Amino acid sequence: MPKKYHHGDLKNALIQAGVEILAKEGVGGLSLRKVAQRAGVSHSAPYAHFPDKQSLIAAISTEGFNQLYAELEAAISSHSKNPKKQLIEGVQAYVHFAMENLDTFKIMFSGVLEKEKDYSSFVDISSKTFKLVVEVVQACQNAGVLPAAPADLMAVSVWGQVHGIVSLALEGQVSHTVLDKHSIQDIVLVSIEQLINS
Amino acid sequence: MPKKYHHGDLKNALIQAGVEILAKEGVGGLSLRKVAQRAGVSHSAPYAHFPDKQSLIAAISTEGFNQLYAELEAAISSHSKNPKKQLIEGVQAYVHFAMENLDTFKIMFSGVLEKEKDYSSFVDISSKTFKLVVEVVQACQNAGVLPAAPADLMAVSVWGQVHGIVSLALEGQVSHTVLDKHSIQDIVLVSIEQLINS
DNA sequence: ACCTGAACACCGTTCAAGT
DNA sequence: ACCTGAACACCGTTCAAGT
Repeated sequence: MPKKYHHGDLKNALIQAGVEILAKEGVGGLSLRKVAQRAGVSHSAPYAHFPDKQSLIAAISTEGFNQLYAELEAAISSHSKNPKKQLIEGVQAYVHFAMENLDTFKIMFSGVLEKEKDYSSFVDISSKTFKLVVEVVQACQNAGVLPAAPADLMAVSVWGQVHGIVSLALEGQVSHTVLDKHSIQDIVLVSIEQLINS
Repeated sequence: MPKKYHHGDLKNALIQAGVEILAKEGVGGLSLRKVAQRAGVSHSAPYAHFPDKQSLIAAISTEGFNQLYAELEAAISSHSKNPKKQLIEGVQAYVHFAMENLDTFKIMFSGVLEKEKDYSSFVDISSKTFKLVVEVVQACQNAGVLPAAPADLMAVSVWGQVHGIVSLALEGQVSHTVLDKHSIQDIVLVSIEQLINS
């Protein structure tokens, strides 16, 4: 790992430091001053690269979406001839990302970022991700795996299904009567298959 | 509205003040010191009633769940002979609550509360709410409206579906190609009907 | 162009003291 | 029992100054 800031790429070093603090101390422990310290600069140095804390959070979220997109892409392109498998593997990848990057996932989706539309690269990657979901849904519809509704609406439905269960689980809102018997992965898959069998 | 703190029920006055600040300034604007000021007491007075900020947040979330439960209950008991209508009206009530109490909803579900299991009244009302969902799901299953799977699993599926779409919409993650044509209410209903027709 | 250090307003939390 | 005010460590942000 070549970390050569000091006189190098401080902007990315700050993002990386943020991700690490997030993983180690959670959303509540993320402060600009700690990020600066971890990157080895003074507490006001970040302001040369980000206008405020929200912008750093936007950059971290954008980074998270880039990674999520890459993992979804990888899962999907491994099964290009089998739409149903693409859907299932994509869902697995989504759940896996959420569980492996818990606090990054939280910061991406939990309303900490307040004016997301102001950050164009965030908007870009998040709508690119949405389009990826639409593509898989469309392929599934063409293969008769998902019902024939408008693909974007169906994409919201599928993504919402997965995202909702994952979110409720992370919030501790899924009853232990369910969690004792099934993993989150299983619960999500069972639910998705309900959308498929129709 | 009889507000008679000063020498009265400060604990509830603080919760109420918190809800108001949440509605007015959002999650980011909620501070203990502002809550105290709005309730007309010194900044350290809250510590006589809540051990820390997390506890106040837990109390506000609990209050939110109580209200959500009441509204779900009302929607459901209006149609006690028609399970499908109970489901649909319950879903509407959930979406309505989220949109009318945006920041309370966020605080209830967005990971701001960190050790939710430590707050027994929060756990009580949230599991009571889950049981309500299970009941409606079970009634639907008995009426052949929802497929015959374990009711608690099915409840997670249904709740997750609704919660996920609402969450994505509040996060600005639902594509404008969808939102231009449909209200959130409609999107959720279309998705739920997909679970019903199977 | 990029970074530092002092400064300011704000925050959560503690604690001795007041009633 | 409940509340106040001073104090402490921490935070986001600004700005004059350094290289």
